[in-house]
Amino acid sequence: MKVKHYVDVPGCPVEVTLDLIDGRWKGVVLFHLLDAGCLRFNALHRRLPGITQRLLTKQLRELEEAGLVSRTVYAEVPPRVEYRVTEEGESLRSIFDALARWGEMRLARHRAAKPKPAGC
Amino acid sequence: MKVKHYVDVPGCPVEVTLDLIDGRWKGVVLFHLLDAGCLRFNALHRRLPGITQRLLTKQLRELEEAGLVSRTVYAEVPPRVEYRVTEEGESLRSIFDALARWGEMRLARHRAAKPKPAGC
DNA sequence: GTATTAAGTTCCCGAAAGGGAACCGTAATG
DNA sequence: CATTACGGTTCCCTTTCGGGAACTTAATAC
Repeated sequence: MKVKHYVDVPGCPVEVTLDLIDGRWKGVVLFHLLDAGCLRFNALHRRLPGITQRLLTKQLRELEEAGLVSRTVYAEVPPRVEYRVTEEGESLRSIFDALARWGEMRLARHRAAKPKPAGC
Repeated sequence: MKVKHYVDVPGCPVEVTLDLIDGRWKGVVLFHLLDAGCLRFNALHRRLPGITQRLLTKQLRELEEAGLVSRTVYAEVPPRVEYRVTEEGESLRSIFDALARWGEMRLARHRAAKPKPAGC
């Protein structure tokens, strides 16, 4: 989600899709939301070892802006914010399944001099 | 293809796959190689308006290192170098098809205040 | 002897992404 | 009064990505 420099090079449909899930984290965030259905900020954070709050916020905002994730704030204290995939985000599920299957095959294929494939 | 910082966070299979095709160009390069079967450097270059030689070289080397693309050099002058997808790269075809289909659906859905979806 | 060609490489730069650490506001809890 | 909890924000820094332009190499054609 960037529309970066290619304002004049709108790009093929493949680019359109990849743009939405590229970067270090967006794919994984979506994967977890698809998996869990609905997650609060810290619950998601716990599933993503290594990401900082700053980045997680950023990714979620971008996914929200792209229309793939919805953000619901409950006026409580302490705050409660729930994230879930939108209908359009849900439509990515089969793609993520395909990506995951392919990744598993690749890990299996290259199971030599590779670290262990830890949980997601 | 980076193995970046996550030497100790091997990542889920989704990450494995996305890592191989992320960035501004890798996806498109693979797309064209899958489309054409075999392309010489400059032929590929012509299909990618905007990329510089430097970057195209870089992307191809990374794809080659990842085992998705093969590079055949013919000892001629002027040089001839042919790129084609490997068997493993070929196995990504269905994923690219899925990405393209989803991207088209998205473009169709968001056909408002959007530039025209030009050819890839 | 000059130009051309294919497939790069080198250098150098600016922009963007990624990341660490501290800080914030409110309410309940001890 | 201090602490905890949640969901962030701010500041600042480093790394990576993307890109422009010039240079290279060796054979062949003019």
